[in-house]
Amino acid sequence: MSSFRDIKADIIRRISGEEWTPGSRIPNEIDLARSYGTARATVNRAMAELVDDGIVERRRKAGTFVRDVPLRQVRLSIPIVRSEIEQNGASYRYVLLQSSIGPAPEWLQARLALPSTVEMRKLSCLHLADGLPYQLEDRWINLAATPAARSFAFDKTGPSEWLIRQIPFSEVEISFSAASAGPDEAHSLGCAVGDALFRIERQTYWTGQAVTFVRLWFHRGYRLTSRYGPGTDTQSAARTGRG
Amino acid sequence: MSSFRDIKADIIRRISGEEWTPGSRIPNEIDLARSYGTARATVNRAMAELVDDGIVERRRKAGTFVRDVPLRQVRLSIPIVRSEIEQNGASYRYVLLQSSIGPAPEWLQARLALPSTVEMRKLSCLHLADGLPYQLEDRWINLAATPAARSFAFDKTGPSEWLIRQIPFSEVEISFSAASAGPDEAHSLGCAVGDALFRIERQTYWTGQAVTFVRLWFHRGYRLTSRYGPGTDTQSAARTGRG
DNA sequence: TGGCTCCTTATGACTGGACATTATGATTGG
DNA sequence: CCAATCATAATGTCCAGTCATAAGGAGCCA
Repeated sequence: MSSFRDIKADIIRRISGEEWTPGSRIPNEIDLARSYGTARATVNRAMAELVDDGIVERRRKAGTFVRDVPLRQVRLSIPIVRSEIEQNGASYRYVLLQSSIGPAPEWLQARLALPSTVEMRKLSCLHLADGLPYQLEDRWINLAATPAARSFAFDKTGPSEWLIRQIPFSEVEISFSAASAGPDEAHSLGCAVGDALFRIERQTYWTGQAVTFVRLWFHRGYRLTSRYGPGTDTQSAARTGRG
Repeated sequence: MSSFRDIKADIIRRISGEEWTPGSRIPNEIDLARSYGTARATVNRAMAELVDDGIVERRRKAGTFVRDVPLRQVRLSIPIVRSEIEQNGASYRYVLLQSSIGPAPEWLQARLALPSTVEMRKLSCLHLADGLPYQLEDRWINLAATPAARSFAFDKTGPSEWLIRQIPFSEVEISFSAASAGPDEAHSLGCAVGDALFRIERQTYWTGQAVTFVRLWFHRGYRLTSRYGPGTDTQSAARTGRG
C-alpha cells in the first residue's frame, strides 16, 4: 500500500541509486501501478509532481524519461515589502518622497511599447524597517490603464499594495540585477554613491496593456534567499544581513 | 461539461470580477461540482492548482478562501551556465583558473557548520560567452562528502556539471545579492574594481551534510529575468544585456 | 471565564474504471 | 528511398464512489 508520496520518493530513490539512469526510460504507469499495488491515478499523480519538479520528462506514446540534467528551479515568493519587514520582526514605515503626473520617459516608452502620448503617475517611495531605509521604490503607473491612480493619494500606503488589489491577475515580467547607487539612491537609502545595490524591476501587463513599471532598490547588503529540495516544499525568505 | 482548466479559469474570472472578494469563502467542492456538472475530483484538481498558484487558501473543515493578498511567486530555473550561454546563441568556453586543496576558510566553516578539520577542494573557474567573461565561479567542495572530487581534474568541464550528476537531489539554499567587484573579480571578469555585480551564492546539502558551496559572480550588466502569470506557465531566461 | 471533549464538515487521498489525445514507429504506396 | 498513412501504446483527463484526516465549533464541565 503506497501513497503517491511514497511512490514519488521511491522513484527518486531509484534514480539517485542509479537504478534508472539519466536519459533512460522508466516503466509505464500500468506496470508501476501493478508493482506498487495502487491504482494508475496514484502513480500518475506522483509522476505529475516529478514532472513539475523537473526530474522526469513525459511524452505520450513515448513514455517517461529521467531528465539527462535535472532542471534546477527555485520558487521565489516575491514579498510585499511591508510583510517582509514585519515578518523579520521590525517595524514598518512608509514615506512618499515624490509624486507627479506626466508623459513617460523615453526609455520607459520603449521598454513598455507605449505611445508617447500616454500620461503616467510617477511615484518615489521609501520603505523603512525600524527607521532604517530598506527599499526605494520608483514607480510609474499608466493612467490610461488604471485611471483611478490619478487621484489616489498614496500617502499612507505604497502603490504596490494598492495595485495588487486593482489588478490581481496580471502578466508580469520580473528581473533581478545589480547596479551602482546614483546620488538619488545613495541619498534615500543612506549609502555611498557607487555602492552595489540589489535591484528588482517589474513590469506588469493586464489584457496585453502595460499597467505599471517599478524599480525596487534594496538597501546595501540585502539578499534574497530561498531553500529548495526534492522533499521540502520550497520556501523563500528575505534577509537583511545588515552589518 | 467543464474541464479542470475551465473551472480554474472560471474561478479566476469570478475572483477578478469581484464576485468572490479577497478574504471571502467560496463554495465547497460538492456544490461547485454540482454547479459545473463535474465530479468532485475535477473541482479538486482545479482548486489544487489555485492553491499552488497562491490564489486561494484551503483549510479542512473551514473551507476555501480567496487570499487577501495574492501570493506573488516566480519560478526561476537556475540554468547550467553552459546551456544558458549556448541558448543565447553564443559559443561557450571554460577555463580553470585555480585549484587547490586545504582546510575551509573560517567564514565558510561557520556558514556551513563544518568541523575545522575538513579538507576542501577549492576551484576558481571562468565561463566565457563568445570569448567574453560571463561568469566567475568560486567553488568549494567538501572532500569528506564527495571524495571523488579530490582527484578529478575539472580542466575540461566545470564542477557544476560534474556535481549535478554526483548529487542530483540535494537540499539547496540559494541567495541572490549584489556586491562590488574586488580586484580578483574585476581582473577575471574584465570590469573595474568597485563595479556592481550580480551574485548568486548556493550551498548544497546531501543527507544533512554540506557538500559544496559556490559563489557565482556574473558579468557587469547581467540580469536574471522571468515571466509569470495566471495563464502562462512560468518561464525564465537570463539575458546578458551587455552594452 | 477558560479549557476539555466530541461531533461534524470540508478537504485530501485513493480506487478501478473509462474515454481522449498524441506522437511514435511500422506499414504502405509512389 | 522517401513520404504519406494508420494502428497503437503511452500519457492525460475524468467519473462516481469510498475512506482518511484535520480542525472548527458546539456543548459540557470545572
